[in-house]
This record gives sequence, C-alpha cells and structure tokens, in this order.
Amino acid sequence: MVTPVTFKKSAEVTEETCREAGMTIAELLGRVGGKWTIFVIIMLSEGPRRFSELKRDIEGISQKVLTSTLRDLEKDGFVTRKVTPSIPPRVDYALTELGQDLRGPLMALSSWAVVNRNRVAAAREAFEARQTEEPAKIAYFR
Amino acid sequence: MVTPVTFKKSAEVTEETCREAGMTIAELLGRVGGKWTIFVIIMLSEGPRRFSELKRDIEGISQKVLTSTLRDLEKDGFVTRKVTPSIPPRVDYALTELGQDLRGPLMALSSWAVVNRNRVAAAREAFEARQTEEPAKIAYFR
DNA sequence: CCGCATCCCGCCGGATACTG
DNA sequence: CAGTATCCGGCGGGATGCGG
Repeated sequence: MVTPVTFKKSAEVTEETCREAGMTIAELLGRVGGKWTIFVIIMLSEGPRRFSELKRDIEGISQKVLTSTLRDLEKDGFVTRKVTPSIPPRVDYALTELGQDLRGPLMALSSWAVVNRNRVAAAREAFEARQTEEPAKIAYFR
Repeated sequence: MVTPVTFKKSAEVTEETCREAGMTIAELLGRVGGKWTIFVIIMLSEGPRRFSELKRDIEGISQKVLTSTLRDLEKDGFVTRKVTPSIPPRVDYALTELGQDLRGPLMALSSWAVVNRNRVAAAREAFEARQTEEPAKIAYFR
C-alpha cells in the first residue's frame, strides 16, 4: 500500500493526480532539470545578481546558455529581470516570490542528492560489477 | 546511517556545498528530469509492477524509452529488476529502499508543481503580454 | 512478453562572432 | 556589459523490426 505524500493542504501526488495535472510535474522537472538551472537558482538565493556576476561565478557556462536559462526562468515567473540602461548597461536578476517558494522543495531534493550521493555511487559500482561478471547460467522453467 | 536529513533551513545547500558536491545535484535533477522518469517512479510507488503493466499504464511511452528509463533508474539504485525466466518471460520492477527514500523530496516538489501551476501559468501569460506590447520608449541616461 | 538494434529527427547547449 | 546571430555536434527519445 502507498502512503501518499501530502503537501500543505490538498495535492497528494499519485497516479491519478498526475494525470489530472497533465504534464505540469514533468514540465517543472524538465525546466529545473536543465543543466545549469539549479546553479542559477542557488546563486540567486543568496540575493540579486548581475548578469556578469552569474557568468563569472557559474564556472563553465556560456553567455548564450546563461541568457536562455534566465529567460526560461523569467517566463515561468521564477526570476525578475531589471534593466538599467546606463553605459555600460546593467541587468540585475532576482528571485521572485514564486521563485523563493520553489526553493524549499527544490533545496530539499538537492540536500537529498548531497546526503545520499554515496548510496547512489555504491549502487552504480554494484551495477557495474553485475555487468562485468559472468552471466549466470540460466535455467528455464516452463 | 543516513537517518537525519534535517531540512530545517533548506539544509545548507549553498553555492559552496554545491561546488563540494560537484555535479551530484545537477545529476540527480537531470536523471529525474527525464521526460518519463517521474511517471515510472510514481507508478512504482504504488507497488511492484511488471514491464508490460508500466508500458500499458504510462500512456504514450515507447518500449525502448521505458526500457532505458528503467535501466537508468536501476543503475543509480532506485529500482530493482527481477527476471523470471518463464515462457513467456516475466520481469518485475520495484522501488529499492533508496528509491523509497527519494520519494519524499521528489513528491514534495511534484506537489509544489501541482499546487502552484496556476501561478506559473499566470506568469507565462504576463510574460507573453510583455513581449507583444509596444516596447516602451527608452530614455538613455549617461 | 521483454527488450535489443536500427534509423531518424528535433532540441539542448557549446563555440564563435558581432551589435547597442 | 549584456546580449543576439549562426553554426554544429551530441543526445534524448520516437518508430519500426527482429530475437530469445
């Protein structure tokens, strides 16, 4: 039997509610599952940042990808984009209230990843081992 | 020995811990962000399922993709794969303890997605509106 | 029934170059 | 400084067919 996880009031996620919700869950996971999205959110959690700050501190990200990542987050209402048309120009990004709200469950999942990384690593090694070992002779019962 | 997992204050996932953890967080989000992964996990949350059951009940998924999704989850230790070499063959999948542990934070995030879908939808419309409206005359200060 | 092999296509995201 | 504009390789993932 299942103990459905309840969140606040309402919204227990089971097979049915999942179908009802259409693809919203998969959508969010898809967005948040982007290669750099989580890093951007974590950085903005510590306060508003300029574009160049994000670019500098998120090592390895390209301009283009950072731009599109931020644009996607803006579309879904997780971050705001404030342009200051000075010379040189200045653009500040910050988490919206919605973005702040998302942090809770998202950081919980991230914490889980950190805490349990060893278990996952062990599972991967075990899987590797299984692959390389001689395939056991299979007895077919019929 | 991994009992605690206290999510008091978002459990210290900051820029630093993120770097320490390397890519583990992004890895997990990437895995879980797969198009069908969440559906598989939700179905298996309700108990072990045969391959054909999953295939039938997850509408729209192809054999190949279901197979690879399950294989990935197996690699990371989230599901077990039990082969019964009968004729016709039978393969049962089930969540491991690790997989069960993952459900908590994952379902919390999913619930969030369901609860807040309207806010996201509103944000998207607002963004659309901003795009189509006349670009405001910009005053340049220098 | 289960899943591998193959082919194929769209999209993510990386590199580079160019504007306001 | 903060973007757009292109090009392009890799991969997720869908369709179909075969094999144990």
